Amino acid sequence: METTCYGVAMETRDHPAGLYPLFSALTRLETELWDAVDVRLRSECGLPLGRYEAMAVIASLGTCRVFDIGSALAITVGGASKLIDRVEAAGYCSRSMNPGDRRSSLLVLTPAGAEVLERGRKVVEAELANWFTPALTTRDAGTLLDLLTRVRTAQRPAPAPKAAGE
Amino acid sequence: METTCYGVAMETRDHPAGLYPLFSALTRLETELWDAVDVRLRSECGLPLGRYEAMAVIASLGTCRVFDIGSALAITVGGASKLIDRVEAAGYCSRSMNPGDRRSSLLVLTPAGAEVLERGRKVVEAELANWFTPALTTRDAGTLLDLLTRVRTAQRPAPAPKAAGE
DNA sequence: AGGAAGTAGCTTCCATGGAAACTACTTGCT
DNA sequence: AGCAAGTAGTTTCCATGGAAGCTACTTCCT
Repeated sequence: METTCYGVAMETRDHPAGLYPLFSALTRLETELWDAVDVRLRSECGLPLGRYEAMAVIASLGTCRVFDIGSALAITVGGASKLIDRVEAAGYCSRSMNPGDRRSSLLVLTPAGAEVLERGRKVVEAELANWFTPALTTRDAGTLLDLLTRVRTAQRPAPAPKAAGE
Repeated sequence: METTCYGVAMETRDHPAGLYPLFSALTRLETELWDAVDVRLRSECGLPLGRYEAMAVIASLGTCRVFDIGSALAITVGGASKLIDRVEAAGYCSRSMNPGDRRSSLLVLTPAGAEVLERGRKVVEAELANWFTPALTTRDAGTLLDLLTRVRTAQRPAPAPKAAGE
């Protein structure tokens, strides 16, 4: 296999170029893909992708706390709080008092939120198909998901292993 | 294969759950990995990862323009200009007049910049190894790089295909 | 009961990146 | 030559997210 990074050829057989090309490919694809989906979602539903994802979390959990949004999206609680502020300001979700724990509030999608989310889902799937379908077979997509998931799950159990070769 | 998204089980055999779980896995891994590398690079080299990447582009191209930074990192020229402002303010690169085209300037790493970049490279590789080595074989890492690259390159030729299923 | 710790989340301040307008230079057409 | 287009970069304004400090509530231990 032969790959490039910044247009410079870098072999990958063993690890002569290290893992940076992999990191770079991951980061760049994520940026480009995020931007493409975000643009379509904004133009067709008036909804930035960040808010869409927060709403998708609420929908998939039925109801949840701000903390759950942060965990699911890998952002801090502070960031999640502000994200929910924006979704709420747009009228797409509401915070209601949590009778079981008065420190937190329960998030619920409004009817308008559920409706926009459903329209958004179609747009997101269409744009993702645009990217993945021409390049990957269904089987490839499954392999990719598996590899990404393995890297994430391998890391979560070990909180902060202090680096190997140092 | 069986995967989850936000803790909710979502099958993946054909596409009952669509491509969103794949997008989500990609985005979350990128966020977590970026943050982990960024934290180590800041604490051990005083260098944010964004600036490190800009410097890596300059180093790999020998010398380049602001535009090239934007292309390589998949950010806009405006963003790249400000990024280079920060790298320059830190004393790690300099803009010199481009005799061939006075609209642009040529970016070069300063000796201090080259030195920090080299130290940073070791830190980045160590942290990436932390993430990838336990989870993936060398062969897996090659497959992952290949899949990511295929998705990116499949998209670039077609500038903006107006979405299929709409 | 009552106080120490822990947890949820909000807020302020800061860093980063996009969009678009603007400047400066270059290219191409006549 | 001389002007219209195009290109490189910078700047301004805005949106987003992290870090850390603060409040409020809950838990746990005695």
